[in-house]
Amino acid sequence: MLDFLGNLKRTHYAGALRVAHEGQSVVLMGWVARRRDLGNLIFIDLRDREGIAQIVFNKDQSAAAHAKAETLRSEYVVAIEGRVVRRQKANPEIATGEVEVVASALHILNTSATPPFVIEEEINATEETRLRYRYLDLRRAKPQANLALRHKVILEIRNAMSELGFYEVETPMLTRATPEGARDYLVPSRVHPGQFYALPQSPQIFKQILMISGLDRYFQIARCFRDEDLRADRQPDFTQLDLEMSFVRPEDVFEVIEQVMQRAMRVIGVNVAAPFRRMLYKDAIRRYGSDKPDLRFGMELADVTQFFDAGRETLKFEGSVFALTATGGATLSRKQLDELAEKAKGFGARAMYTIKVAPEGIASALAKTLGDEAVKKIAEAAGAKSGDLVVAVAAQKQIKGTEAAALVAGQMRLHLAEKLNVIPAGRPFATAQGKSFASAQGKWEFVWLTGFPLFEWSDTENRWAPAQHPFTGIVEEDLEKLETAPWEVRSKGYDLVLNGVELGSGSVRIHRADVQARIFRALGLSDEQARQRFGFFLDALSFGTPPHGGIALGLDRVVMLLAREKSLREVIAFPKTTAAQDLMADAPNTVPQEQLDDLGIAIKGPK
RNA sequence: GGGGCCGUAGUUCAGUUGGUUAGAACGCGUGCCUGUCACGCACGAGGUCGCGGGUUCGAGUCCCGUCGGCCCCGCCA
Repeated sequence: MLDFLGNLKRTHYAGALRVAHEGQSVVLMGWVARRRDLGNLIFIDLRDREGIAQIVFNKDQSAAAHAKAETLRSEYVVAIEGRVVRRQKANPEIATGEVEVVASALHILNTSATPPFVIEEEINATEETRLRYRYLDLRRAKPQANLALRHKVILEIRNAMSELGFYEVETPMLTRATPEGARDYLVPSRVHPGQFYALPQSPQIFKQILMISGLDRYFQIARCFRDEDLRADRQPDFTQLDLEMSFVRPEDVFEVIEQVMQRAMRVIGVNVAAPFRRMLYKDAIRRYGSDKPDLRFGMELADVTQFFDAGRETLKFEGSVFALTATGGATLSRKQLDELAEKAKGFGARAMYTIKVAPEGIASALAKTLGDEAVKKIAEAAGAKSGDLVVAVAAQKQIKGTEAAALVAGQMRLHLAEKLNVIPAGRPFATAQGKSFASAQGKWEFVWLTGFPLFEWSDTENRWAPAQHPFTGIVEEDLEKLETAPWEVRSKGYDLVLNGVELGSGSVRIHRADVQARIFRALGLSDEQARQRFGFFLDALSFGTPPHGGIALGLDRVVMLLAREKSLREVIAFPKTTAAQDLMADAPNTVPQEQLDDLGIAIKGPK
């Protein structure tokens, strides 16, 4: 029934056929995407990685092939021998639409079960079904284009790093648990019962040790593992561009990343200017209410706390108030405003006030308590023009040392911007099939954030915790404040943000063992505790560690943004669900008792 | 850990105030069809209404629990 491949050799990709191939004899191999059976004439849409080509079986011209074609079903795997001819009527919808292949022979290489969903671009299966049959979902052009884009971007980055003098070095996947940061994935040791390796949250310590080793410039396309709850932009295993360099200032790291990102962006035909914008953390909070500001649009925040002084008795609150202008928002209905207020409460606001700025004047319920003059000044401070709506949110004084009202206003800014559709959409990128999946012109706003505090207060642990990791360098002048005013200590850390998405963070590190010891003390770690957890690293630091620094970029996120996707899952071949499961492989799963016995592990019970 | 939305045919969904025989489209099967391209036409098969319990004369529909998917907060760079 089925045919063997034998000596048949593919000559072309189906999706690559063009008018230039007219008259050529070709051998194509791929999947049956669609069959249109008109009786004595049968059309097949043959799909391979590069696209789709129409195959014709004509009973008059090739009776044997035609008879065989009658048995074809969706997703059968076939080889076609035939000749490329120009179509009587072209199909402008597909890249190969000007030609078709008149089949002289058909080889059925494999059959297929009826697929659970039709494999076509306008997919209407739920994500759950798509993930369960991921191999079928990946046959579609869009996922293939995303994986191709991912390959090209990472290849470009790898080449760029090499050309910039970086060596790619692999670090262990089986390593030891780190006490700070996210929860570790643990791997039991059979040789050492009761002991565990941990999968790396990042190669942080190893890359610093490589600097101590004199590698000077290291990079790695590194898999990292964090056992925390998932989001659309967070997977438990993910990929970073991890790099570290010796004898550098933050600016030197910026320069490398700017070059690398410029090249990555060129993969989708976008040129971005360097150097990227710089912004202080406190300015990002004050102006955008976020530590990852989306600079593709304005709507900056204004601190209008002072104008509320007169109304504190009546309004009954002590915190600060931040306002922003929703351009053209004056037309929002009563109901929409109520929904906005509800949203603000959800973000943690004590209260939300609005001011409508219309040609006939300024209208706000606030006028009663604060007076017309104050309301006018708030509107001015927020930069509102006629037709706009000013939204002001009040919140408790501070969260972790930053203005809570600013953070709430920052969330409202993003929410409103999306609602009012003021965020420029993305540029197109071409797929293998020559289709583009996004249309509108877009903006690409990179920004470096600097000036982070070294510590932030941890409510859960009731102590100062490192805002980044505990090896983050410290601004020299602030050394003396370590013991006296830790909240004022500034770090040498930095974040790279693109369009409101945090791509990664890094720092110039601590390279002196004595400073590192003081940091651990400030974090409430005794010398013994520090020795126990980081002993080998502290030892290494004492052997002539060069000043060094680096960064790690989330490559999944980079590709997600370039592909104009809203979820990391769309740019990862085999992603996990929000419950951290692989629906296709059905992982995690139980293991046979013997395997547990080997490891000396007893299961306490299904919690 | 918390909040929201969802779960009915292979798939995507509809399903009235709780009412007897659970529908549609696509897909699938059979037949016809020589220029289709989401081919068309005719006929047909296909259901543990996620699972468990409860209320009721009667549950897809109401209640409780549970499992699974997505989004958000917490958590996490």
